[in-house]
Amino acid sequence: MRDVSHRAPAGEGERLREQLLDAAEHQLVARGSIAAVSLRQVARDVGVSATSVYLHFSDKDDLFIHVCQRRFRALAELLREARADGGSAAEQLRRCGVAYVRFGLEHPEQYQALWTMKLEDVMARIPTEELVGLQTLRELGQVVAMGIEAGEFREVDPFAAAVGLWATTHGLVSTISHSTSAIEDVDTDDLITQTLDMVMHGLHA
Amino acid sequence: MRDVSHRAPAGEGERLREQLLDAAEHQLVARGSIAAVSLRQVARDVGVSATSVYLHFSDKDDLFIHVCQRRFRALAELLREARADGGSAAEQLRRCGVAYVRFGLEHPEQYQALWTMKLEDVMARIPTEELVGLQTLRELGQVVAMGIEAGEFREVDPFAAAVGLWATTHGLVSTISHSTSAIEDVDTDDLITQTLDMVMHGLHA
DNA sequence: GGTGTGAACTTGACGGTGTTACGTTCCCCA
DNA sequence: TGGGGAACGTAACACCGTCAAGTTCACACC
Repeated sequence: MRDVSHRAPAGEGERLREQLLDAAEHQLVARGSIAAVSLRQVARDVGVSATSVYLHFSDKDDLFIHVCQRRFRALAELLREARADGGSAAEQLRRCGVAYVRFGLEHPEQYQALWTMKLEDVMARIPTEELVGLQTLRELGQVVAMGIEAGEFREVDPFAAAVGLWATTHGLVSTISHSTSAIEDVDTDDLITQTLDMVMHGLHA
Repeated sequence: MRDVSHRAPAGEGERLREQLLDAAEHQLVARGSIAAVSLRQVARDVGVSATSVYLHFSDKDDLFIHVCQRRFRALAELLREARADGGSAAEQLRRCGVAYVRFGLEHPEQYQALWTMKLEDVMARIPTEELVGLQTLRELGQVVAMGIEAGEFREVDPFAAAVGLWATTHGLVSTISHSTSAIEDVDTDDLITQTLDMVMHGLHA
């Protein structure tokens, strides 16, 4: 709730912007999807009229895209750490994979929300260099290329392999956080480990 | 459009039900997501009042769940064929994977629509034995188990491996149909082939 | 110290939405 | 020749996202 008797002085509209992002994220987590939360409720939570949202965001989608983007900035840092710890290309990839899946599972609503929007809509509002997914893709491609150069990996298209790895980790996040009731008798950590094993060493004997 | 002057005689309400499913699917494909299509528009397309939808479906979600389910019945058949063609467990898995991904990419709206709903909501309306995803999972698990018994695969938890395979193929569908603009310089078929290669033989040299 | 500018926020309305309670038509069987 | 019941319609409710046009008021400047 905000103090209605005093409006923010000029230049401090940023504060409302942050409050809206907070309230919107809170509602998103509580209700589970963007469709299930209304702009009006978010504004009500902050103690402001619904139309005030439009002073800071161009529309409802814009608000929630920035909610997710704010969360996803932490992921970029996690992935950088996962790589920085060094070791072989395989070790780096595995740590990145685990970090990515963990992050997705820790913030399922934000993760799913971004993935249910069209990428072009997201790209229209977030500068390309801040899109974590695309960063990830490029960096993964580099690690794979390193691994190939080092003779560690088979000679595959590094970028395609990166996309494949991304698809696998994304698939894990999506499947686990969507189908819990269908796979409740398999341990999540085991599933992640085994799937990454499969990707790295293959299912074959 | 339907003939307004004559309503369907008793016992032929099924016809309207099919028309509603047709119109709803058409709108879903046209607009890209369930949220973007309104019940009222679907009813308008068929030439019927909005409330008539409730004679055949319990609510909006119910309508679209059945739209997707109707499509997905074909997938069950495709997967059965993919297995029936025989060969090694690896060959069966690969054919299933390709069929699954192909199907998802051929019906992206229906595929995404089902994956954006909560599984428990879907399970509440569709009998478990008709849920293609769960069928797939069980059958994949069997194939993996066969492969292990035959000494073809490493000794892993068959069900967990099946979930991992499912996650991978789902990740491919999701990533490709969602992020086309980000990966437009990698051929889709190559991506599928290479990712399935990765899962079967591993990225390692 | 008055004043005008512009940032911050509100009011009220428009055209939509999903859903419900209730009313109507009219086929078909007894 | 009724009457029951399936197949639909009407009207309304409480919301929704969004826009045009206000209103308030901190603060820089004369």
